[in-house]
Amino acid sequence: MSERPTIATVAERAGVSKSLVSLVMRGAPHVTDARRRAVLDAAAELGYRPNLVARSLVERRTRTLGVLVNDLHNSFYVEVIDGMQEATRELGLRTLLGTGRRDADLEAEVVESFLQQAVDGLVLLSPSLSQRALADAARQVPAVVVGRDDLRAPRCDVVVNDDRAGGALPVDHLVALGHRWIAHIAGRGAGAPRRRQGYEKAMARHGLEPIVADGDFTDEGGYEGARALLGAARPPSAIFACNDLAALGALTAIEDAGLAVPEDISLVGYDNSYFARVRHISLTSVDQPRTEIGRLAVGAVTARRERPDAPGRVRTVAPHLVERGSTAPPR
Amino acid sequence: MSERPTIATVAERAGVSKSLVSLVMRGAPHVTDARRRAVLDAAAELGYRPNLVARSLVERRTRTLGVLVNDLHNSFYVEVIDGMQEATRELGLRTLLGTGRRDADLEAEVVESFLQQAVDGLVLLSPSLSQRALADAARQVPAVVVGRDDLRAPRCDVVVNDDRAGGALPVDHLVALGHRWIAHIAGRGAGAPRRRQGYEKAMARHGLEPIVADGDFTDEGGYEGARALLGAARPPSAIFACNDLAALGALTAIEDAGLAVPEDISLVGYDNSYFARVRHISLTSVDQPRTEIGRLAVGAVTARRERPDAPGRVRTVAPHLVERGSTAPPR
DNA sequence: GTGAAAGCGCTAACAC
DNA sequence: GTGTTAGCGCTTTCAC
Repeated sequence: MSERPTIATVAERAGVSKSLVSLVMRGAPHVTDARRRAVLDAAAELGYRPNLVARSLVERRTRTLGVLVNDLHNSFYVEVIDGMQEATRELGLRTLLGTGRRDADLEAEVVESFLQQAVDGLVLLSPSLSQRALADAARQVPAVVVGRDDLRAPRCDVVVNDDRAGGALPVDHLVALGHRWIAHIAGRGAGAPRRRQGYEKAMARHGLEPIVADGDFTDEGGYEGARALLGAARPPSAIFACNDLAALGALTAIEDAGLAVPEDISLVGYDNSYFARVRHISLTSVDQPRTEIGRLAVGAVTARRERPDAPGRVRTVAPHLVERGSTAPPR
Repeated sequence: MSERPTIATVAERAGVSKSLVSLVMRGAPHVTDARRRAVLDAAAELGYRPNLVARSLVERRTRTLGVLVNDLHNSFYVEVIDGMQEATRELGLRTLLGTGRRDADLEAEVVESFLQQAVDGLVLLSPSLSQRALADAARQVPAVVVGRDDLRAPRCDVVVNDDRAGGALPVDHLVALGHRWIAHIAGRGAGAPRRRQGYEKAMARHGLEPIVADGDFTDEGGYEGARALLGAARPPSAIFACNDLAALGALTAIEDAGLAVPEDISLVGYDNSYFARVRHISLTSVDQPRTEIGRLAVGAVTARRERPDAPGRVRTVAPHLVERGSTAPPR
């Protein structure tokens, strides 16, 4: 590979000092046009490219945010990342992505790697990290946790969706359609309990009795949950699943039982994922404003740079319901 | 945030030289146990963390690979990334992820950013980059293109799936089931023409007449393609869609027409994506060995470090068919 | 406005 | 085995 030109190379070629080259490359204001041209020309001819590693070292900042994602396969996180990248782009920051397969030790390793790389901030998406590891990291660098409000540390901010409100939305929607026998397939972990609470409170508010089946965030879990519900003495006329994938599992169970959605049973998911939007599925679902979550996370990190010792702040975003073809008035 | 200790801090605390600290931190062999202990203890007490930015600068290598993904929402790429990260982990390398939304200019920007960050290698996943931009980049640093074999440059390697073979697999499978009237919904770009060629050749080999409908890589495209096929004088008994999403669109069209899969029509997708595996869909699909693709890409980059001027090499991986519930013998 | 000199935190080459 | 020295490519004082 060809040798990479340095500032010194450019300076010599242009017949100016290194510091002038440095200034010009960063678009400094008080340089005469003639010299600016000379520098720019020399740089172009040589194919000069500033070395960000050297710049980071001397500036003692990398302009980089470390982002820990536990699962890139989950498009939810990918859209949060989209929001973050929009925000970092505007701020002239870069993002460093790392994954930790929902494993606390692996995640700690990734965070450690981020710290060694001297990132300027840390964004942790629904981490499985221990409280201790989080606190350690937050002491080194501004950090924000997204999607979990049970994980707290000093000088660490939090961005969460209001899952309790989100859990109530499907109930209100279904009640408005005329349903009164509305079941919930519950999940485990990351927001699931709050979705369930929202569901239960909303049912109570409408004077209805909650029906909850066990499940999880997989299609298998949704399938089993729906089977249990459909096998009951009095099957529900509508099901609200803890997420879209579970809703898809429920859909399979419903069809296996010879029933149709939404004619026989209405179905609501959660996350408004890629799935939900596909026409074949067309699932009514609760949407969390993902890109906004991402933007808020970046905002939290950059704000903390200014005031490192500010108390940890929790930012909440509001979900909304996206109506599609899987809900209709009951028979 | 607390001040970050440096090697000098640790050296002073342990009462040794900076170079000794450096050696110990990198697990050097010839250090007395007593001194090693002293250094390690001092480092632990101070919470010392090597600064990778400084290390990269002096070593003149970052041990980092820049990976350009055009779409993180596509789980296909995410699994390729998984494969790359396994490989880089084993080699003690890190990956830097960047996205360029299938926009040539944006991609060029991302690559430029990678080069400024002085990555040791470049992996470009189905890039939309211009030939020129690719050649420029490949001159600076080892580069490999994944998923496109039409984009070539000197000193740039290629990893591709054998899409032509992949296009033949569904035909062979369907013919074995007894189908003879097998249609293809074609795509546009990135491998689609080769899949189609594979399909056409295989049909010819079996003495069958190809039936091709226009489509693309979206569910809408698949929907329209299938509608055209179903509206024909003699509708096919099996459809092979250019990818899983298009297959999903085709599924919708088939059901809209009052037909059932696989009873009335068999359906095959391509990519063996997340979708295909969901029970509700259970789609027979062509699988490209994604993690292997990722590993090969990393291998190509690291190999080229040794021999920068070796001629560009094309590595091909073989796809295979995953049979699921969407294919059956014809009526 | 421009240049010279110092130094970011680290590794490498060389003495001892 | 261990310490000393130089320097990676850049920005940042501080003179002029």
